[in-house]
Amino acid sequence: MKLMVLDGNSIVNRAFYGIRPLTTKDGLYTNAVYGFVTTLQRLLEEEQPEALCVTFDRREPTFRHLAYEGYKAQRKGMPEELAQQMPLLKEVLDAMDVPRYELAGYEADDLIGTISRRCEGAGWECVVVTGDRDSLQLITDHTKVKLVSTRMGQTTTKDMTEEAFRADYGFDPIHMVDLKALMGDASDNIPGVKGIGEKTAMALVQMYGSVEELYAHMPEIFMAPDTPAKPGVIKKLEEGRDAAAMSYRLATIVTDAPLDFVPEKNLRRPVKPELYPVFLRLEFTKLIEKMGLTGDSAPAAEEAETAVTGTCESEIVTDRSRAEELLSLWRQRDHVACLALPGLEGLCVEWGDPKAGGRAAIVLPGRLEGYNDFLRAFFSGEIRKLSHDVKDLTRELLSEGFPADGFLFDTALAGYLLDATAGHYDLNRLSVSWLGAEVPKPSYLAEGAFTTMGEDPEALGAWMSHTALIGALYEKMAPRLDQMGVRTLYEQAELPLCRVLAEMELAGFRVDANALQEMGEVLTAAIDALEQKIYTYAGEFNINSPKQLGEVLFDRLGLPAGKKTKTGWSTNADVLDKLRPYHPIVGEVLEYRQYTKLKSTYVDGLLKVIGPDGRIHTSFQMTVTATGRLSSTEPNLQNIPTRTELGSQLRRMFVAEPGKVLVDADYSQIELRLLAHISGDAHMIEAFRSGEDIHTITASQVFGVAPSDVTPAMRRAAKAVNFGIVYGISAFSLSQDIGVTVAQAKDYMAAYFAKYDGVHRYMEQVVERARADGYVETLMHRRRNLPEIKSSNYNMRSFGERVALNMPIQGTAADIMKLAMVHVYDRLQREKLEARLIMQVHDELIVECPEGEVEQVKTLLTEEMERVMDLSVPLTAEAHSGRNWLEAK
DNA sequence: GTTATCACG
DNA sequence: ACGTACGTGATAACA
Repeated sequence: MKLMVLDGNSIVNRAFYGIRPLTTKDGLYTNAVYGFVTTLQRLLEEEQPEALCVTFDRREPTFRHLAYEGYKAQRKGMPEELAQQMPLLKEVLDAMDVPRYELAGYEADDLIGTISRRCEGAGWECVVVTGDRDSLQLITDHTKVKLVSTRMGQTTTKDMTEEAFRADYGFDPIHMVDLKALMGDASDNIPGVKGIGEKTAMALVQMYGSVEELYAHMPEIFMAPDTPAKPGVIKKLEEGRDAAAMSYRLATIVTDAPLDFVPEKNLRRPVKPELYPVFLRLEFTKLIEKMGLTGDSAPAAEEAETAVTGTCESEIVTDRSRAEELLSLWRQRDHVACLALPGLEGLCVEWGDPKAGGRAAIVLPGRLEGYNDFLRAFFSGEIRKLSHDVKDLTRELLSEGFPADGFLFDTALAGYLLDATAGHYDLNRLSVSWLGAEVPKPSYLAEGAFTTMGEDPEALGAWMSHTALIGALYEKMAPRLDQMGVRTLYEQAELPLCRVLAEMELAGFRVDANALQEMGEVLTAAIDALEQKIYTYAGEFNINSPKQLGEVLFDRLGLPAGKKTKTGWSTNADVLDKLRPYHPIVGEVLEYRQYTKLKSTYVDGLLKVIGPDGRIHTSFQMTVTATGRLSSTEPNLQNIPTRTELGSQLRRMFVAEPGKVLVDADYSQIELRLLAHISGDAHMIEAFRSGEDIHTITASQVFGVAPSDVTPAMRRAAKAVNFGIVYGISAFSLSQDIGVTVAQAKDYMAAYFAKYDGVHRYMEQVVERARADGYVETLMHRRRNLPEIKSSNYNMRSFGERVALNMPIQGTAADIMKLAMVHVYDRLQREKLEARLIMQVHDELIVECPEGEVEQVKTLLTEEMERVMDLSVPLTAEAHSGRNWLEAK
């Protein structure tokens, strides 16, 4: 039999500090509980113990340490964000029916010690799980310790058995106490012997085993030939005799605490039904799914109750006249909710008052005569619709030649605006976090489900309740959007953008496949040549493997490494660039990297996704970024090379169709202009109003020289500072970026802030405000929650502060661009141009149009882009045209 | 599935 | 003393 005992405080602490802060939508911190539960799941999987329990500390001082006043007296209190999770964790453990042990006067360690000995006494195996090395003293042939560490959200464990311990420490586990007695433990307030550190203590214990033995042999220590005890050490040991004795007592874990514990009472039991509502409250959707939790015992909100349990009446529409009847009924309603199957294989519509019991109609193709007429009518502007993922539905509708008008609300988009860092916005998640209820699995989406749809009540029920959910979510979410002040952004930018993006995706970007193919062949030849050259220096190996490359460069060729590491030597471009002078292979590798990147990601990657129409159709993601930007996937067309000569040749492959041209318009310095506007800094505003090059002006102002005397190096530094400010700068990073000393970078920043004191003030204010509010927002009130900013972890908090500086700027630029896209789209329609928007790259728009429309389109683009928002500095856009992307830029 | 690298704004 | 810029996505290697 095997029992696993967890050091609750240790695990929860590690989870808290190792996992980025998570909160529910109401701001309840959950990261420590989440980390604890996932760690526990993994451990159970790994160890498969028959019994399980958890121990906790009490706050009071413990008997073991009463003798020593300093002990943990100044132990730092838990940060509030962790403290509030402790009761939650205990609730979760109770719901999982895992016994917890705590005992006044004893530390978790002591309870673990006691438990492990009782297990051994009963002939059981014991597995101790902790992050604390103290417990290693408990290791025996029946007790092993799993050391847990959580870093960057990843939990790793190391199994410490007697053998593993000996291999690491060179002595038996029991002598861990002796080690602590000598070296002490700052985190545990064990003083140890003054002046004895880890190295000496290790050597002494390895040689003499125990402290007792050591002191017993004190005189002879002088004599031993290889003694680690140099004369100074002897003196320290003699002076520290009492401290060592006391430290020994402090470090000794109690194994006979008066604990009411028998191993058999900890046999694993199934989780209780209470776990489900607790997880719902914590919004642990992933875990609910993984652990297969269900339950109708959830105290679901009233709206959800109706939506989920499907008290709505339903019907399957197969009759044309009934369909007509419904259409005219829906035209009278304020709105209806709808959810279509992919490929328009079916449509579910829900209407009526969800509280009074809604009604749902399901229309399946093939079952209804005149299905297309029905869809045409339904997706006209005459029926106001709520739906989910409107952009995707719009694209499907348009591609089949149906209208796609009258969308009033998109629950996915609303979810994103309400919490841009939530990550996923499927209906189940939204339901859990907004209505506190789970919904059935979307069985209607299963392969081939629609063919049996009429006969599968479960799939129909799931589909219906999801549709009904959209209505319930609308009721909850719309008022919140108003409260947050994002209704305008939602209605003027996000929602109408669905149509714009759907059309852009459908339009695609024409690519010259032949030229791309040719470029690929040129690259292949170059890559082969480089490969051979590299092999002549170092023999054959996989150059694409950072691991192998590192071995070749640093071990075999002996280049000065130590630059960076994480799981080996770093071989990134920054590191390699500095190694260039040492060996010709370095330059070849860099070139090889550049070529293979272009070949695999761009040439091969793009060739793979050219459609039968000769065009590439990207997907724009509207609910991914934390700042409000779009992203582009399958393929990503927002990262086509431009910075290097060779890379930018790829842009030649992106062309207009014959007879047409591309018009490319981009905002000039939009983020810095927004910094000037938002901060209200007089000098920066003045700089932009002057219309001169901003980096030159900055350089002239920061370095105190006339603009005509600004050298390229000065401009480069100023540019780096300007960018750095937008990202939430540190002197170190700035120095790395522009290759100067940290001190020099500091000087630059000081000079910058002295001149642009408004920017400095803004930076302080926005962080302070973020700390008070727990979020930051753009000019249009797009919000990003920032639980990190209250973190007690320096790195996390710093990250939060940088985000606080950056998000309002990057996010406002995103707001502006989204508005501009909608305006451009509308005006292209209004002016009845053939021109079509085909691409957006954050501050750049691309339109494809007949040659004759070029001038009109250029004017239209710059006007609409510049008019979007009135700032205290000019918002300027520039347009160019050409046959391909490179020419038009 | 994660990690390292590198492409973009 | 720490560890170091904001926001993305695709690829190849490796566990």
